Amino acid sequence: MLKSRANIKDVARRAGVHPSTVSRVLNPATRSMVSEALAKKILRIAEELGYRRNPLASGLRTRRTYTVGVVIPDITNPVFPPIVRAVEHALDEKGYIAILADSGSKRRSEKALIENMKARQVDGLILAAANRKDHLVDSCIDEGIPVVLVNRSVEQHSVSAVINDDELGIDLAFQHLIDLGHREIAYIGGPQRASTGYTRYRAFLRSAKQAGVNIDRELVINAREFTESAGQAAFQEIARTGKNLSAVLTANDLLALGVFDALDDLDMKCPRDISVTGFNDMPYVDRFVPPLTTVHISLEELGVQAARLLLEKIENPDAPSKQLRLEPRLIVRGSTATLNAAQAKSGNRVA
Amino acid sequence: MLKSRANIKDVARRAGVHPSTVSRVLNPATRSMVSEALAKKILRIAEELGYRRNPLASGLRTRRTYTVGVVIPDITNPVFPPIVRAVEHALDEKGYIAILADSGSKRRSEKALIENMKARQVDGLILAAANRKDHLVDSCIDEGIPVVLVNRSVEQHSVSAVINDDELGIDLAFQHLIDLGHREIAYIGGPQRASTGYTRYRAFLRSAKQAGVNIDRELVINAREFTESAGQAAFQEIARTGKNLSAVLTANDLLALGVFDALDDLDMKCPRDISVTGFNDMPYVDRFVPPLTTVHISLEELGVQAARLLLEKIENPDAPSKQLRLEPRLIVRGSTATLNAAQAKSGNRVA
DNA sequence: ATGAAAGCGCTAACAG
DNA sequence: CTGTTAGCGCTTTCAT
Repeated sequence: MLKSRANIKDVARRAGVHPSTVSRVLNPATRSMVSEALAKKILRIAEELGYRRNPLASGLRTRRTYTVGVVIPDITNPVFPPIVRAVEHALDEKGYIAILADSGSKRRSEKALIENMKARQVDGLILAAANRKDHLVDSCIDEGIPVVLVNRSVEQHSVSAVINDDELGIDLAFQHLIDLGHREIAYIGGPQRASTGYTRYRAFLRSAKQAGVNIDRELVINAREFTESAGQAAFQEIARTGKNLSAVLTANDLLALGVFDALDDLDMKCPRDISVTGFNDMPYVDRFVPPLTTVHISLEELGVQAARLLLEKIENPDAPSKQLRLEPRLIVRGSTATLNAAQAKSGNRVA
Repeated sequence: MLKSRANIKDVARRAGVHPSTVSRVLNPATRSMVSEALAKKILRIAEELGYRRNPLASGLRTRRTYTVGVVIPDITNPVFPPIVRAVEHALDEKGYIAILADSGSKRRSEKALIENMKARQVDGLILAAANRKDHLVDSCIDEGIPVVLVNRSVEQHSVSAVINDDELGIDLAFQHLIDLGHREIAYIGGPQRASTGYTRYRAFLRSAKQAGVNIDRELVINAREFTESAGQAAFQEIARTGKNLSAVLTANDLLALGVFDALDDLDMKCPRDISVTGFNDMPYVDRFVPPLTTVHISLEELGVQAARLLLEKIENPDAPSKQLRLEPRLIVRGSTATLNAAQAKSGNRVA
């Protein structure tokens, strides 16, 4: 095995100059300090020797590693890959690289993960798994390390984030159900510790109130997780009440999928017996049986903007934090239908 | 903003010892060199000061960064997230962290990505995007950097890899179609530059031969990419031949999805008019219309084993490379059905 | 068992 | 414009 790689000293020796001169040439910001002829020569030699800068060494010196940590709750949830990809590409364009960590939704390991990333001197963090009150986020802010939240935000206002207009999203879905004639509407939300879970829940209540629709509180459940099985369990619980309902609005596509499962178990058909809406428009929900009516958000945009905000923050740590709120839109597919005569007349008990 | 973090010198000063002593204590391998009492004291002080080792600095010295590069073609392809997650968790257990890069299937950037990772002194590489002949892989091997391939392998035999038994997988799918009575079977494969594309194609031909089934070569197409749109285009091309067929075996679930799309366009129904099989059993294919009959492979196992192999290789670079071949199994769902009378009698021209 | 000294590869302040 | 010097934080001989 040959000597691993040419370093700055090798280049300097070969060019008959001091290492620092080479360093200056190799760094675009300081290149102009060196005479053009010499710079060219050094560049050529560096090229010949296959020189690559060692970011560990330069990072040790400059405290800039061109590395950012990306923490997501579960890469296996189809919402996240497009976000991750967009983040990564945006970072790549600026010479940054992403350390990815899937926290597995476990709080404990998340702390360790972030610690690890900080130890590795990441220049900033993109967090997709933040809680509404999050001391992990707080501690990052306190330490002055640039942080951007995606998808979820925190209550504390001074942290950069790019999120969706959840109120609007829920309202769109709700109005759609109303327009189809539904009045007995159930809601399955997500964990209240997440801003998304909380905001969507509040938004649902508000939409109902504004529309003058009375919501039976027994038909409103906030699941503990944004997962299919949690959605399934929630709908089963709703079914057990024996109450009438003709539609269920969910705060997340996976929850909606869970409702599909529960409907299957109960031998009910969507949308014939129950209309269902989701949230996120995650990949492939258009292919499900039935195709899911849902609130579309631009996952790519979420990722791109998060990366952009973070890079800004890294360049200029003292600039004020920014919150971006992306506008969602409703995508109507096959899982919602007009309230039919049978449902309206006889009531539609789910038990 | 306070001084960022205690370093070894701070701990040493506080403990009234030399930094090297602290270093010895903090490193499990050298801890025994220090008297137990002193070690305990130093540990306590380190704890108090919130000391974290700076992996950049130690990596610079030891040439071990506890970082591995993971390159995948497209994180947005549902096959990869479970692999990535498994890799990442397995690495995490041993204190390693993953740098993730999505090569976007673009060869050019892939080279740059790997260069970047090498420059960052990764301890090893997990590659899911290798070509059958891959000078990128070759060059890594030449440089002596530990590499493990997942899912795809290369022709050169001396590189560690964990892949699937593609021959078996294809044969399972083929036999299934035969058992259902199909004889006019089309094949849509993947790019031949990928080992998966190549092996599955050869396997299809072999299975047909062994079964004594004559395959019309016009019904055999290898798509340029493992994508939905490539699958759609391929089936359209097959349809244009006007030949009879009752089933299509695809080398990948996304290709199968594309066939679904094409069937839609042609107003044909799966499985009524055409049976379709996929490969990979990627997440959610059980929910499609119709649920896809496909060859299941354990994505998690692929990831776990790849990480294990890489770690082994990092610990012991001179150990011989290992190839692991995981056994797939067939999952029969709704996209395949027995050849029906109508198809058998009249022929089933797709045009 | 502990300390001293050197150096991983790079950059930045200071000279000249 | 270029060279000198020092040091980022850590580990690892080599002494003692």
